[in-house]
This record gives sequence, C-alpha cells and structure tokens, in this order.
Amino acid sequence: MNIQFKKGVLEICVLSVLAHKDCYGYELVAEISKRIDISEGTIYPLLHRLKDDGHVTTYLQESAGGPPRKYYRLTESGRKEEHEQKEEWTRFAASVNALLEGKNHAAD
Amino acid sequence: MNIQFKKGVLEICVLSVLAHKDCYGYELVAEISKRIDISEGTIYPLLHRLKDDGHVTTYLQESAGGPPRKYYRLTESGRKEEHEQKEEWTRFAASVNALLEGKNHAAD
DNA sequence: TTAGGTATCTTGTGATGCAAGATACCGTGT
DNA sequence: ACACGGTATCTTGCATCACAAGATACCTAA
Repeated sequence: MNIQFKKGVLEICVLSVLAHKDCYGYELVAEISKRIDISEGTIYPLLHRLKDDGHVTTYLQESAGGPPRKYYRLTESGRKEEHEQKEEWTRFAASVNALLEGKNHAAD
Repeated sequence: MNIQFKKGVLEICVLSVLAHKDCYGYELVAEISKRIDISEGTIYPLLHRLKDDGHVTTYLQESAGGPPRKYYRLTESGRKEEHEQKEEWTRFAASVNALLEGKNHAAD
C-alpha cells in the first residue's frame, strides 16, 4: 500500500472509529487494520496529537491479561472535527476521482 | 484543503493527465488546479522524480509569448505506473470510505 | 522603462507514517 | 523459578512529499 496515501487520512479514520465507541490504542490498530495497514508507531503519536488538540480525553481501565488500557473518548470538539474532516475527505476523494476519470472541468 | 491528503495523490493526478495528452509543467498546474490546489513548487520536483524514475520523457517547444515550454510525455513504464496507481488509489479510497461509514468488517 | 503574464527551477520548512526498539504486565509451560 | 509469548504503551530517528518564497528569464504592451 502506498504509504503517502495515508497521510492525514489515518487521523479521520481514528476519529471515525472513536465516534462509534471509546477505544484504547492497541484496539484502534486492530480495528483500522481490517481495512488499512497502520502500526503502533503511528497510532500513539497521533493519539497524543488529538489529545493535545483537545479532540479526545483519556481514562485508564484494567485489563484481564496485561497492563492497563488507556481508553480514548471523543470530546465535543472531536465530534465536530470528525464531521468536518469527513466532509473534507469526501470532497477531496470526489475531486481526485473526477480528475482520474478525465472529467476535468470544475463544474462536473 | 488538508495538505496531507494530497501526499502521493498528486503523482497519480499528474500521470493521469499526461495519459490523455502531453503537457508542460505550468499547464499541469492549471489543469489539476481546476480540481485540487497545487503549486509550482510542488509540480517541478514531482516531474523531475517521474523523469528520474523513467516514467516520462521531455522535449522542448517554443511558445508565443514567453520562454520555451518543456513538455512531458508518458513512457511505457509511465503508462503502466498510471494504471497500477489508479487501481491502488481506488482500492484505498474504498477502504477509507468503508471505515468512515462504520462498515468495519474486511469482507464488506 | 516598467509592469505583468508566462515559464522553469531551487531552498528551507513542516507534517506525518514507519521501523525498530524499550518497557512492563500477565498467564502458561517447563 | 524461569522463560516465553501475547497484550499494551511509548520514544527515537528516518524518509517522503507539499508548500511558501524567491531567483531567473522571456516576451508584449503601456
């Protein structure tokens, strides 16, 4: 898979999964990996950025067989961001598809 | 527009436009900008990369009111690359869309 | 001669994904 | 007791690529 395609897209993927349910980092990797390869070295810095930006809050929860899990929950700002980025992705993907199909007139 | 979304995508956009007709750099910026913002500082390094990789060849042609234009033409390798990257983009976009719609089971 | 449109190119900066590895918890098998 | 593997979080250094800003230069028209 082209690594460059993922730039910026993984963020909206994380926001979108979190919009459905709270997750911990390791779980997000598993969820998103069903569709798109993503590694732990990517998810943790991304989650820290989201927290710094106020789009998520965190809480710890014990797990059965392993260290405690840090769950991430969308804030109001995070939900707004998820909505906006989703729209932006949709517009962007439509533009690219139009270009690739040769429909190269802005009105199409 | 989210700059990160464009990473890697502008390359397939350029290949796709060149698949329809030979273009010079300035013209490519104008063509692609109908759909997606792209600047000259992006297109020239990108075109040099494509040339280094053997995906395009170039030829000079005089212009009426300005310096000569450097036209870019796809090579056989470039056409193959255009085809492969187009498929990869389509698969990628479909995966992202499925994720954003919550259809998060690889079989969907 | 000055200004602006056309056209190519380079430099430095910023964003972000990844590989690789460190750390640590826990249960199972030897 | 000990080692191992699965679970879980995190950091460091690297590579890629888009962009802003600017340099260069050609030509026409005011």
